Amino acid sequence: MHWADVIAEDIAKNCEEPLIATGISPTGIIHVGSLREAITGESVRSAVKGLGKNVRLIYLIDSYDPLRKRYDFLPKEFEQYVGMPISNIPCPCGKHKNYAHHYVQPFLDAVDSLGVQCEIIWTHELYEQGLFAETIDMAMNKREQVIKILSEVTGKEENPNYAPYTPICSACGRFTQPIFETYEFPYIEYECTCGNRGKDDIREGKGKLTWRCEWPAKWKIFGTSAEPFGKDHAAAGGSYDTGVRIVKEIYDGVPPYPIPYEFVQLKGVGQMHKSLGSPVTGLDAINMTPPEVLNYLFLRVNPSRAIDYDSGMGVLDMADEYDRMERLFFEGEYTEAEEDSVRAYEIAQHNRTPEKLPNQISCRHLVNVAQMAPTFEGVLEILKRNGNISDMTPAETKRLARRVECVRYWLNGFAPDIVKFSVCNTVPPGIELSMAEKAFLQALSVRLYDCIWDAETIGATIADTAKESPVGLKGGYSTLYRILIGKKSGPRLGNFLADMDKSFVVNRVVQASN
RNA sequence: GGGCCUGUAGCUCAGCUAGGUAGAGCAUCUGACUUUUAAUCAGGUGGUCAAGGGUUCGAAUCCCUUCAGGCCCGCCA
Repeated sequence: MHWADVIAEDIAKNCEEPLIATGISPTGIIHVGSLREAITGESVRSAVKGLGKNVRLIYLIDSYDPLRKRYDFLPKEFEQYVGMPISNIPCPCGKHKNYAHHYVQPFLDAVDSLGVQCEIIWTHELYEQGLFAETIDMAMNKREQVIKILSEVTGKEENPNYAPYTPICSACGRFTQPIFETYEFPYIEYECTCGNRGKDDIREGKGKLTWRCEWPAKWKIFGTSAEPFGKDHAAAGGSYDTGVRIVKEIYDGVPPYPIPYEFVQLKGVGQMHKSLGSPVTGLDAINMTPPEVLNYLFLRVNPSRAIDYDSGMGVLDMADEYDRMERLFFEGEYTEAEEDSVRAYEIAQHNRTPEKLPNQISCRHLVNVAQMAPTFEGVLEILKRNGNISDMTPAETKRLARRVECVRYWLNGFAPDIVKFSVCNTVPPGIELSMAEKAFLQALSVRLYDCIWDAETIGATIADTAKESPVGLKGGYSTLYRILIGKKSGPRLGNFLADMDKSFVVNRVVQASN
C-alpha cells in the first residue's frame, strides 16, 4: 500500500473531519523542501478524501516571524528591519504588499501549479484577530511549567528568562523581551533595548508567541489532526516533542499525527553549476521539472527517505517514469512492484485524474524539438508535422507548454552537452571525412538541390542516397550530423533540414564534400 | 555527545510489521523495424541483498554487533 494511504487510514480512523496543517516561513528564498511539505500534506489530504472523509488542508504562512538577520540577498538598508515581523517590513522590490508577500509569492505560484488544494492563512492576521490571545494567556500564566517542559524534553538547563510571548515595541517595531512580573491579562509591560518602555495588549496582535509555544498553539486553535514537518523538528528533543507536551499540559489540546519527512538534496550536476560549485536552487527545480512530475517525484518514495534531486539526465528519467506510470494507470495492468508507483501517479493528480490517457509528448523528445524551434508555436508545428499530436485538449496543450518551458530552462543551465546541439555556421573544423562519405555528400548535394523542400522528400532523398552509397543509412545520417552540428547524432533530419534554408543546407553539403 | 534515515544489478529504487528458490525502470549488449535520434518493439547480460553473529526447517525480510554514507539537534523543510 502506498504510504499516503497508510497515513490516511490512520488519520481517518481517529477523526471525523480531519484537518491537515502545513506551512512555511517566508523569511527568504524558497527551496524544494518546502514543496515536499506542501505536496506531502496535499497527498495525505487527497488520500483521506478518497476514504470519504470531509478533510481540509490549511496552509499557514508564518508572516509574523521576525526577520532574523540581513541575509546576503537583501540590500544594506534592510539592516534596520532586523527583529521586526516580516509582514511589517516593506517589500524589497516594491511590487508586493510587504516582505512576507514578496518571498511567499513564487512559492504560492508553485503550490498552485502543483495542484495543491489548500486554504491560505496568514499568521499575522490570526494575531490581529486576537485568535492567539487565549493560548498566549495560558502560556504566560504557566510560564514556569513551560520552562520546565522545555528543559526536560531538550535536556538543557532551564532558562528563567525564556519568553513564551514577545511583544512588539511601539517605538522601534521590533519584538522585545517582556517584563514577566507585570503580566495581568490582557496587559504586559516591556522594556525594549531601544530604550522605550511600553504596555502591550495581547489581544491586539502586537506581539507573538515564540516558536516552541506558537506551534502547539496553532494545533490547539485549529484542532490540527495531522501535519507534515521536516526532520529538524522531528529530532528527539525537537519542537515536535516539546510541542506535544505543551499542547497537552499548557493548552489542554491534542497533538497532531506527525508526518516527518526527510530533506531534499539538490545536487548540481549540470556543468554550469558544477563549475561554480553552487547548488541547484529550489526555484531551479520548479522551473525545470514539470509540476506533475515534481509531484510524482515526492510521492514515489517514502517521506522518511532523503531525495537527491538529480538536475542532469535525472530530470528526463523522472519525467519518463511518470509517463510510464500514467500509461500503466490507464491500461490498468501492472505488476505488484509497480502498484505503489502507479498509485503515486494517481495521488499526484490530487483527485483530478484525467478521464483518459492524455497525449504524452516525452520531455526527452521535447529536448530535441525545443532546440529546433525557438517558440512554442514552432514546437507545436513540428509535433503536428511529425504526427505526434493531432487534437489537443486545452489541458493537454497547457501541459505541453509547461513541459517545453521546463525543457528550455533545463537546456539553458543544466543539461549535459550530449543532448545539446546547434547548427554550426561552417563545416565544423577537425571533421575528417572518408572518400566514401565525401562521395555520398556529393551525390546528395545534387539531389537535394533538385528536391522539393519538405520534410518527407528530404528524408526520402537522404535515405535513398545513403542506401545507394557504401556509407549506408546509418553512416549517411551520421555524416550529415557531423557536418551540420558537429555531432554523431541528432534530431530527425527530414524535419530538421526542412526548417533550415535550402541553399544553406545544400551549400554546406557541397562544402563538406570537397 | 544525542537523535533520525539510508546501505538490494552500473544508476534510481521496490520487496522488509503477512520470513519460503532475488524484482522493476533506466543504462549496457543483441536482434527487428528497407527514415535516422538517449525513437519503437523483442530478447539477453548483470546482485555472495554493506559485513559478522543469532533465532528458524528456511532470513534481503526478525534480533544483536560492527562498518560506511546522509542529515538533524540555533524559530532555516
